[in-house]
Amino acid sequence: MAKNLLIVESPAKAKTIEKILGDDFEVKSCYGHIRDLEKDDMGIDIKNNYQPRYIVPEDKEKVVKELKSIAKKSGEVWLATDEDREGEAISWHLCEVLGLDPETTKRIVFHEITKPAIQSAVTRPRTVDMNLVNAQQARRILDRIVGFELSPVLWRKMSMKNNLSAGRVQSVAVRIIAEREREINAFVPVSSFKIEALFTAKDLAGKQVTFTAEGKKQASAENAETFLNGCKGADYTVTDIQVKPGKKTPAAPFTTSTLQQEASRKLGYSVSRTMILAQKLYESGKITYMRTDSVNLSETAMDAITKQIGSQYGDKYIQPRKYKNKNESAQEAHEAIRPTYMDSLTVEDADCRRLYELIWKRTMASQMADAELEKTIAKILISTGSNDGPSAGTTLSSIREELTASGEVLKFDGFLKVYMEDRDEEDITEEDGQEGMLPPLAIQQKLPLKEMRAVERFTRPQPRYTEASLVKKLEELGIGRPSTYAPTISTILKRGYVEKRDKEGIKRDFRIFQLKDNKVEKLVEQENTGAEKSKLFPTDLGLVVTDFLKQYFDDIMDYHFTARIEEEFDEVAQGKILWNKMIDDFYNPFKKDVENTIENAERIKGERELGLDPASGKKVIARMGRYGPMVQIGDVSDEEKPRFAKLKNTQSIETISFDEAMELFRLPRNLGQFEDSDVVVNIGRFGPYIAHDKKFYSLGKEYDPYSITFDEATPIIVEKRAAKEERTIKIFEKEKIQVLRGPYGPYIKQGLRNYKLPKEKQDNAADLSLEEVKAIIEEVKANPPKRVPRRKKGS
DNA sequence: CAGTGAGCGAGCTTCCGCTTGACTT
Repeated sequence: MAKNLLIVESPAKAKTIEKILGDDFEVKSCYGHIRDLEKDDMGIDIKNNYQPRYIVPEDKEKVVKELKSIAKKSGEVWLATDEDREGEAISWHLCEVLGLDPETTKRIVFHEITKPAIQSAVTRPRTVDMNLVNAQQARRILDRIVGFELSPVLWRKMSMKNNLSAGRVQSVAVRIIAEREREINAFVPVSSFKIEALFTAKDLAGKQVTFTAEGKKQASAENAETFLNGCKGADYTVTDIQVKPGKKTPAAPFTTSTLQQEASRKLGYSVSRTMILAQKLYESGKITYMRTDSVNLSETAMDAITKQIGSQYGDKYIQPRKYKNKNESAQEAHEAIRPTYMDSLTVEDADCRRLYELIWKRTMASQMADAELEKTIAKILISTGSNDGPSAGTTLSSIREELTASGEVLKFDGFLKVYMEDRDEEDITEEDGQEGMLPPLAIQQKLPLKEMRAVERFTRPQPRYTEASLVKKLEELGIGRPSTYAPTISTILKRGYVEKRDKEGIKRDFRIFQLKDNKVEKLVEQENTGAEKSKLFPTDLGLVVTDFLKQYFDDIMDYHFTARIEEEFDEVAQGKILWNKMIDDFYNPFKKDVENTIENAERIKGERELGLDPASGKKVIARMGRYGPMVQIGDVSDEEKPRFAKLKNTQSIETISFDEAMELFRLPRNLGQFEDSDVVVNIGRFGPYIAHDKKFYSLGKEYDPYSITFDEATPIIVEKRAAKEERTIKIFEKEKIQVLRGPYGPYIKQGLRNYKLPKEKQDNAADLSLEEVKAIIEEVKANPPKRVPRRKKGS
């Protein structure tokens, strides 16, 4: 009898399942979606109740052809795509393409790829759930409408001619970045003074140790100084000691989003790097599926984990836990991300090792005991305190100045033995100082003061987003899915809405009042503030597009738009509403907005007036031009042509000052004549350069185009010219072919392409004739060199 | 490699979510 055909989405999964199911089934994969909306005319017949027009994309033709031919030879076809909205739709598309009846074709699901789960699933087949399929179709069609209606609006209204795009997910992602930037720009830091007292006491071994106690924060420098003066000659007495137990609980096993976050914080990986490595681990069978929003672990996995904990650390470290998803939009088609075999502590592949070990540790920790702590809080009374209460004449007897020293001791490490989750910058508060151990203290003990300081501290704005913290935010808002977090970030970077870069901090003075040897002294120190590494910054393009979309399509840009339509998709999935009705309710007002915008909206300029040019009296403005953000003196309607200058890439239309703008007009600078030609310095598409005698010489980082002198510029011209001559072996002027000397030997350059010389011709490259050179070019073109992908050792 | 900046019109672009290889550089 012919085998049955079982179709899953992922080929790696297919292999595993085939082993489990044995001889009755042939298991094949369809590699995700096999059909999509046609691109022409949106692929939707809007007048005909939004009927979708599906096609098999070119890159899926091969898979579809193969599945068709196998299906023909097979017994029954079983559909085992993922148990979520998209998976259900894939099953339906398979029915359509393979000519199966969705009402009778067997559909099974598993949340985990384990023997018991798969064997039991096979005993309980159902059929395709058309309501769920319709919810997916509604999702797909809505996204297509939004994307393919909004993007062309941008093409019409933006002067920049990039391939601009807009969509339900990407546009909100850019908005998140844009708004954070504006919060930071508008932030005004407020300072206060933190009181820190350093005391000494004997530790258990009898050694003198120093510890810190903190006092009430002082709002102003005056208060801080008064406070310290009031402490002159004071005694410090321990008045209270409290010991409280505490505990720490492990984090849930990894989902895609939390894996991306932790790999970013602990290993410094970008989200795409994390996903590439995770994919490798998955394909080699080391971990479970890496695109998941579920924190669930299978029973078999829980057993293996607890067994591993027991044998490695002892039974008292075991604490089995079931985690629940916080996120309502989670569709939980898979397990959490975990090692397939808990007794594999590491992997061979050096690239993947750190990520694997992170997954292994997190998985272990999730089933381990709480860490137990002991927190000690000691109150220290300042003898002079009551005299320094807020104001004289106060009647409150409770006003006593005191200091608080706190310490923490780990009593039982529990899960901390293997793993501690890191936190994002924004979640770290000032109170999170390093809480070390306190020496043993007794009530009424007098403490000698080493010194007391009032240190000025400033409030800080929220930090800019990293790729991973943006993913976290998107997930919280229910926007995007595990399979799209990394691609969404790539899209907004590629479109130029957002940039990933570092920002240097700026130096800032802060004040310290120091009480030592009964004298109060004022010091001023410097700190670096606002430095950020590998953060997401909105570009001017991102800012103006966001403003535009918010103005005309505020509903789609709303942070809760996705959550709202998800509720409607759910109603479609439950059969409560019809998908075409839902789309129609969305489309009609949306289409009106689109038409209104095309009709009435002005072109997007993001214009900002900076002031008047003292030389001409004309207006100086910053705005978006065809080639990006720029500053402009005068207007195109003026008789005299306006002057233009491009912004530096760290500058922004929104924040550039008048002075900074005027500075930009100092280029191009003519430094004078050299060898009868002008030496002109400017900044071009590829950075600063010197132009001389129709040739261009790049300026290295060591020179500033605004200040470089004639005497500095001319040697650069001479040197670079010499270096170029050094490299040139022969030039065929007419054919625009050069024979050049490179670091790997002589080569031929024609246009942008390079051709390596064959070994036997390398020694006398200078003697090559035009015919020989042309022959080599043809030869290399016919047999292009094969590039061997570089592999790291150990893989 | 190193320019440009207005507007028109041809011809093109564009979404989100599911999966991996097949391609260059």
